[in-house]
Amino acid sequence: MHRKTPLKIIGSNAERTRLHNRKVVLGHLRSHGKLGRAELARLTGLSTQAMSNIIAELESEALILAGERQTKGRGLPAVQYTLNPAGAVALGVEVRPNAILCALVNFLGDTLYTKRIHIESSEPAVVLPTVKAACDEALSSIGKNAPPVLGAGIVMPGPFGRVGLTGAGKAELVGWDDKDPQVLFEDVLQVPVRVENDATAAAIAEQTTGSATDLQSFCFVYFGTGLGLGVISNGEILRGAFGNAGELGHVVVERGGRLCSCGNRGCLETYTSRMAASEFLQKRGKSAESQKDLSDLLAVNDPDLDEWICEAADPLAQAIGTLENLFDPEAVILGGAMPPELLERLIAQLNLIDATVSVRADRTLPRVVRGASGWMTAALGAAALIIHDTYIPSISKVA
Amino acid sequence: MHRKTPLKIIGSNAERTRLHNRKVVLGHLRSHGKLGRAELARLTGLSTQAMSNIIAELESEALILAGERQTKGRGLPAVQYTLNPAGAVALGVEVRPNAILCALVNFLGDTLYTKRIHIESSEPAVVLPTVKAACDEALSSIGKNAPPVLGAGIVMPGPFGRVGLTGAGKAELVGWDDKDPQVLFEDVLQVPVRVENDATAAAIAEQTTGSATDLQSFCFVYFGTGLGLGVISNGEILRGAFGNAGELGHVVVERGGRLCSCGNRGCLETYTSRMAASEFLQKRGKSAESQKDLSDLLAVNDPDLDEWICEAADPLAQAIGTLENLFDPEAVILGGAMPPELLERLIAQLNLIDATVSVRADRTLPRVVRGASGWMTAALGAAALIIHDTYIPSISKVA
DNA sequence: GATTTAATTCAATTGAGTTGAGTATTCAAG
DNA sequence: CTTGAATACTCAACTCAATTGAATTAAATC
Repeated sequence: MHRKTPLKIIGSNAERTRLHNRKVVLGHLRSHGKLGRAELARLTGLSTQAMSNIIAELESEALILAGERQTKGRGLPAVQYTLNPAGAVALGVEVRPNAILCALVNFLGDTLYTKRIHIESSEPAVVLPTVKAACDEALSSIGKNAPPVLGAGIVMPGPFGRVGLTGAGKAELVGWDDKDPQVLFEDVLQVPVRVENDATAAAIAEQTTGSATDLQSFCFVYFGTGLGLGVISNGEILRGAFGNAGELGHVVVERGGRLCSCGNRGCLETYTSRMAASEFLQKRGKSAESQKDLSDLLAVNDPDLDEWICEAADPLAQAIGTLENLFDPEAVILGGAMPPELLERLIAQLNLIDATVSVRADRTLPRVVRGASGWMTAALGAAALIIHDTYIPSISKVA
Repeated sequence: MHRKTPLKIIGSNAERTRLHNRKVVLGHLRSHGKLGRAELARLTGLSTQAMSNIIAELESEALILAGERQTKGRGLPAVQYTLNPAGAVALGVEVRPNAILCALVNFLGDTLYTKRIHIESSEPAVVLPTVKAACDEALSSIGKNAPPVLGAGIVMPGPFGRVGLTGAGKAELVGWDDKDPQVLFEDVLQVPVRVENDATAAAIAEQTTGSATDLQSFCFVYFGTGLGLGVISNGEILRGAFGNAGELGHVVVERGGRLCSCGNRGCLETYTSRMAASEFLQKRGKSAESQKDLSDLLAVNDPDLDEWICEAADPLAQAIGTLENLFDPEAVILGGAMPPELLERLIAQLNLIDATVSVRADRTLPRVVRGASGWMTAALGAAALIIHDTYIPSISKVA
């Protein structure tokens, strides 16, 4: 993740062109659902003959399925192709200080399997074999003749590298400082591995299977231990120079405000996060450590929780305004390890700033929507990342 | 600019591969200065034979120049190739409500010509012919056998489209609402045209010729009429869904703070911007409408200006913290239509937040640096955009 | 039923990169 | 000073994945 090495800009050749075009086709099939060869050719700017060849190859690998011919006006009806859900699978793993969450998804990003495993230590020597075993179990759960495994996405708590922002503390893992997790996991799992932070993974999940399916640009506000942000801008993941972009929790919303564990004052996280909620409720003598606790309080319309929501909404609304002005997204999505109903209430309570570039006359989407939530969000997102990679070429986009 | 149409993801073929590879080669030559064929082949992952062909083509078009053979240990010394400064030129135009600024740069982005033209009206009917005439004059200024014109970059005040944020008011142009400037300018100028906002253009200029030459990710804070932000992340321009990303001026830094023309309270722009400075000084009975005025006050160490700088530094520092946490850039650059010395003083005065992901043990660059400044910044940046486009493929990057 | 429209395939061609052999030039070792 | 290793580069043949143009199939329209 630490991108010390300047990114390599490489040339293309026939082989890379072929891989690129495969991804382009899969990407279009994903976003359109079903398409015929001729239409795909038009969309991609390739010849129908080239498309025929690409389709034939993808079909022979069972990544896509031929459907019915579909009549659309005159001419020979086009054979409709769709992605084959069972064409491939991807693993997703979230590594936390005290648990490993493992997920398996199909080629569409749909969940096939999930599991939570408690760990006593978060050192590599413990984590790596545990993850390996979990992945093996996940794969064996879908039977003998399993489809190809595209890879494994790993979510680890950021920020990556030694930065001034280690106060967040709790979430840190021990013994990973000088290691490159990508290499370690690839070694153990023997499949391509990608490491990302939780918020980014969740954002990708949202784009693959959630409410951002047809969004090219959005911000995903992720409620984890702290508060993260995943940004997709014009289809590209925003990572920053060192993979630490999106540290929304420590954006200052109130100068000289509440003291944060990072040493600073007024961080958004101290107002709007799971931690903030449980601290608030603790002062009222209520425990809200787990997501379940929050759900329960919510179910009984707990007045203290309601009060917290009201208090948390304002700083969040301000931060959302900042996101809108800085990223100009199509929408801001709220999700993560929070009960969905709580997110809904929080959204309902938002008093959004009406002077941002996102206040447009031609808006169709709401400015803030609720996304996927729950404990597995990040792990499923990690798997979605792998799926995403097979759809999204690192390529030529044109207006 | 308004990207209503979902971006098209297209396939590749031999022709596009060739164009891509040309750009890749030019890009490497730009960032390394001089390189031999073999080394270029290694950098790009192409065969030396392919590289020879590409180099031959670029040389025949006079975009690159063969230099001396350079000895590096054993073996045949490699012929070193460099970009030919005189190989091509690009136009840059900034359209303001009352003036048009026109610039011409060479293939390296160096300034060849600049001119400021006053206009009475900012309607298309006035602007377009004026721009055309200005460009013609710029081109004729460099003599008869001019190198090929790569295109024209146009900077127009944002935000684009009808958004809630029109309070900024002043800077708006009239009569452009329902028009597509890109098409209009292309029609008149008969060269490829790109339209961007001032901050983004300035950021690109910084990367092409300024202090960000070897940065892949940075934020450029642009002092224009208001306060803009250009973001380059891993070599890509961040535009947002509708081309309005980077509206830094209206990020709220103080809840319930000063009333802004946008109707909101506490916008950064009301504290830290040219407008804010001149309002502050006006209250002290001093005029600081122009950049010259500010320079003069600065020269005499005006205590009121110093006071403003102190007052402006805090909100800016907070905003920079936000940028660091959200974008994780290698550095934040301050530039634009402000006297360079004033920017220096402002930077010196910054009390940066020390809990952001940008506080790294291994930092080499300062967190905030001064970039290009002056009135022509945006126009030169617009031209740099065109140069940039010939170097940066919309392509395959790999770690 | 004849004609137009559109999807698709077949066969030949093309464009750009790759491969492998061979040449030139420099450094280093004997 | 000769010889051999290392490196840059070229030549010629080849390969891959695209394009082009003609032919085929099936539906909609006249």
